[in-house]
Amino acid sequence: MKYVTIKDIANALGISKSTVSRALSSDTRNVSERTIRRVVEMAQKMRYKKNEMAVNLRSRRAKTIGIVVPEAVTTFYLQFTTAVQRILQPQGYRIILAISDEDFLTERLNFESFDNYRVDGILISSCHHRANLEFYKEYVRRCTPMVFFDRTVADLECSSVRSDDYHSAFFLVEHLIYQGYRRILHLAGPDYIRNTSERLRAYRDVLKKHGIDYCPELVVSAGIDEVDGAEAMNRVLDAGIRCDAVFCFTELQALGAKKVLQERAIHIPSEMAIACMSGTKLATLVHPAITAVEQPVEQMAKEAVRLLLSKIENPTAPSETVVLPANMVIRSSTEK
Amino acid sequence: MKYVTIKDIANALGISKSTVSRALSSDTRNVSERTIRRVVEMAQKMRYKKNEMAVNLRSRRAKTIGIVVPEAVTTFYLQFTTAVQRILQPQGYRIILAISDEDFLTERLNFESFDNYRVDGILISSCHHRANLEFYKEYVRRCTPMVFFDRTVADLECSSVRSDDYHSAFFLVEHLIYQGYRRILHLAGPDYIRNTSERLRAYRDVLKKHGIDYCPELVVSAGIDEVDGAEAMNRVLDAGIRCDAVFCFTELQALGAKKVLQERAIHIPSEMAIACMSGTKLATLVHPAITAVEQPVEQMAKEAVRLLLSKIENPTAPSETVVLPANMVIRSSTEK
DNA sequence: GTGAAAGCGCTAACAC
DNA sequence: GTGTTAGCGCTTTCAC
Repeated sequence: MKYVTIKDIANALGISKSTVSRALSSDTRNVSERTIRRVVEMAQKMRYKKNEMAVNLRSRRAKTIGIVVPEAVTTFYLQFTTAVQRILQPQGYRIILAISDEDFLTERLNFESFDNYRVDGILISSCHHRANLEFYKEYVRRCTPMVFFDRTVADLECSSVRSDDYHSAFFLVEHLIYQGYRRILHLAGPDYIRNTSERLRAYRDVLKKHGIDYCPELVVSAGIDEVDGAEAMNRVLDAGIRCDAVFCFTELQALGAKKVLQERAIHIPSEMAIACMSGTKLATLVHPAITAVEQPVEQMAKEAVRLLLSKIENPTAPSETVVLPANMVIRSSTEK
Repeated sequence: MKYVTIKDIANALGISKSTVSRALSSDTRNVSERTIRRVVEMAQKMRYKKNEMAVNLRSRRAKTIGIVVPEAVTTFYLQFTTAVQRILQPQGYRIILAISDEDFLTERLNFESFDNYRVDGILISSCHHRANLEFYKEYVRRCTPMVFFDRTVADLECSSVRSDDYHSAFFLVEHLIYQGYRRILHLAGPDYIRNTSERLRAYRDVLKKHGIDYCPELVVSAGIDEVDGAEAMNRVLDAGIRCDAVFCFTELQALGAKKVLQERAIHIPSEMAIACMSGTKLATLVHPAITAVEQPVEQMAKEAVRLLLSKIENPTAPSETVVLPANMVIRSSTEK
């Protein structure tokens, strides 16, 4: 487990450390061809591996990007991470991942840990749109290269990428209306996520546009995952609240709702339609009649990386906010 | 973006670096209470953050664990990663994640990158059970602390954790038989994954046990994800091969198969039953009649961490192979 | 073309 | 209790 160092190579060859170092970075102008060959061969023979910790310390760059994600229930953030890695790996960056588990204290610790590690930059999707606001402001002030994605934070002067929640939601709800549904239940997300309010706003605006009265009892706070969605759906049905379509905040909610409807022998999509905002392509796999709007994961990753790299290059550059149109593809649908 | 160092603190206080260092690690026996207080206060005031790169170089421990996973399509590996993080984070470890995308060259690069980083240990789920065999043997010989999980590798003297594919598959296929199904189609996994053969072996043994003839046409290689499963299912049906149940290698395959059956108006579970090995809980959400055996993710993570930590502590300790029973829970089922 | 020396930020002997 | 020194493994001036 003892690793070979350039010093070992230097000793073996009877030359100096610096020459070895130069040879290994193939600094052709300052080292003779012959020396380079000898060094490289010896390095191979001795199974030398450059210690990146040392390189990083010296260059004061970790060549590492930290990604902070709020949850690991859906594949959305994994897909995002994969996409980021595909772009950044060829450029020599490593990815550190931290999962906050929807807990803003964990999120804060994760973030601090990354900073202590002197990562070059941080991509973060926040688990709460306000809780760590002051905390982040401090980092923004100190020009830590960071970019928020997906779950962004309001009132923060920082680069961010998100998809256009408002228009996506608008599109989706309107689609239900065009199909003939009128009493649309909205399983809303938690208050602490910013996207929740955007989608709710769209929901209300669609109703207004089509002259449908807004019924408060048709908007219920329904958490984020499958169990939450199922519970909410049951609650609504038990309360005898009448509705003919469901617009869900997440696809997991949609799954939960679907399960409940099936258990209660309510047919989708004839008696009830389900539509949801989809982080991944999961939702429509689940039931062909669930209408969904997809998140543009790949593009989001691409933009986030672009913004981050520009911040890394110039930490004091002005921030930029990118709002991506969601993929307005009705993956599958059935008329009422 | 210039970080404060202990030297800065030392200068500000007119004391030496070492005292600062000692004070910050609250070495009460060698520093006076007063000094500690002064140092800590100053550190806070100056917003000092310990540079972990430097600490790591000095201690020659990165306090980092690398995780190499083959894919990011399902949530299984994310769940695993989350579980590992939950255990290791409190112990001061960071997690680096690398996704191989089912490519053994990428996998190799990822692995090497981790080694260059001098991570303390590596958890790996291999994308191919043979391709990198010699490569890994080299690392095993050099006593690099590593543990294989889920997709383990044969003929390698290295600690590993996997679930009991054979018995899980046996259980699942037998369950179908007890329900009255006889012509069971097996959507098999790719040859390059070791688990594939284990499950196929179980499949054949179950048939033998129940005196059912083995029909080669009922075993088709069906890749790994949803599209693969759908294609295979279509191929089988188009070929007019008769079957009354499907035993899938992955839940994504099951999703694909289910979709095809639905499109062709074949009713599940009356005309056809689907059973699959499930990495996550996704499958049964998809259709209540899909029978699944769950992977014990949490336990797998726990065991993998245990084995890895023991290797880190004593790299020359003998290897250990842990085979976990899968959760033999029929999450939901319907009689034929 | 090569070597000697300094230093990235930190800790741990070893003095006093 | 505190300071001095050396060194983790590497790169990069600066001499020659």
